[in-house]
Amino acid sequence: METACALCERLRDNGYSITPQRRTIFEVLEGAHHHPSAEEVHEEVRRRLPDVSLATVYKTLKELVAMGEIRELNFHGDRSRFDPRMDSHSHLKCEGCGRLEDIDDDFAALVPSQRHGFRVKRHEVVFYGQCPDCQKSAPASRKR
Amino acid sequence: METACALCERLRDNGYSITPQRRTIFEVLEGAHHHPSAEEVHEEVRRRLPDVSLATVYKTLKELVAMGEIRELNFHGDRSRFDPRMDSHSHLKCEGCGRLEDIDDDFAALVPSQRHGFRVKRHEVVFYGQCPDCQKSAPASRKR
DNA sequence: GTAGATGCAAACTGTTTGCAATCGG
DNA sequence: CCGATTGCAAACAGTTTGCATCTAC
Repeated sequence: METACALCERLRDNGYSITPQRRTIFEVLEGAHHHPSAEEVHEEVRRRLPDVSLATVYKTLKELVAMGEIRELNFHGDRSRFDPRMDSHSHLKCEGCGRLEDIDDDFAALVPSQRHGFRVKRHEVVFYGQCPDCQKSAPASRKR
Repeated sequence: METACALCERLRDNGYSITPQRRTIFEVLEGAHHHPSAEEVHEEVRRRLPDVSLATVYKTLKELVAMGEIRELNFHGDRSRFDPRMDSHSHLKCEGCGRLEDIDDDFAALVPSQRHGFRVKRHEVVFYGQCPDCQKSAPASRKR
């Protein structure tokens, strides 16, 4: 039995074929609330379908980004993380442990559509700080 | 004759020694309005002092970031760029050619000092779009 | 059957590091 | 003079690519 999978539908519409690898990657992404890196996606995918290669994960993530189905986030030296939420929202990033959380604030209202001659298409707001756990424990950083 | 160099003073204050390499790197940074990457800093430094190594540039940039004298910016897949402006401001990034411009807007007013239990310390706002040149020319991207 | 997808390993890019030689204070 | 700084080359991490094999349709 094949679970419904929004991303599968989209892929099919765009003429891509649906392989077990892709299906699994999509399922992992759709259930991901923690902005996983490519490697984290890979690990989780392998837990369900052990022989998927990291290269396939990278290729698939790139396709999805190109199709506008997920976003790639690059905050300060981190590896890329992938975000299945496409609506306008902001991020809180812990400088201690690297945790990245969504916040629903949408600052679209302040976005100029034109600025310095630029045609502005989208914006990104990131708040950097310390998450609750990192405030409690040592003030130094822990993980990177 | 040795030009005055704000960053040199700071370094000296912090007990670092002032070498010709560092002095040149600082001068390049202080005159940089285009958010150069490490490699771009290196090129410009070499134009003035030909034997400086890229490793030295990286080490020096890292020191400055650690000392809080410059900022490191990481936007979407780009290599790191370095910004000598430390006051609160935002950025406009052209998705065509990669050009990165400052905008003076300071959205500090909307920054919550506390959110989801996070202690928020700073924020970053980036607007993505097309610069005037890229609007005129082909709609496709050019440089990355 | 065939175009497209996969997996592997090798290549690449940006960045960091170990270490011997060198230099600033 | 001595510890800090440099340059080199090698190491690294994350990501991408070439290509032979395999698979969805």
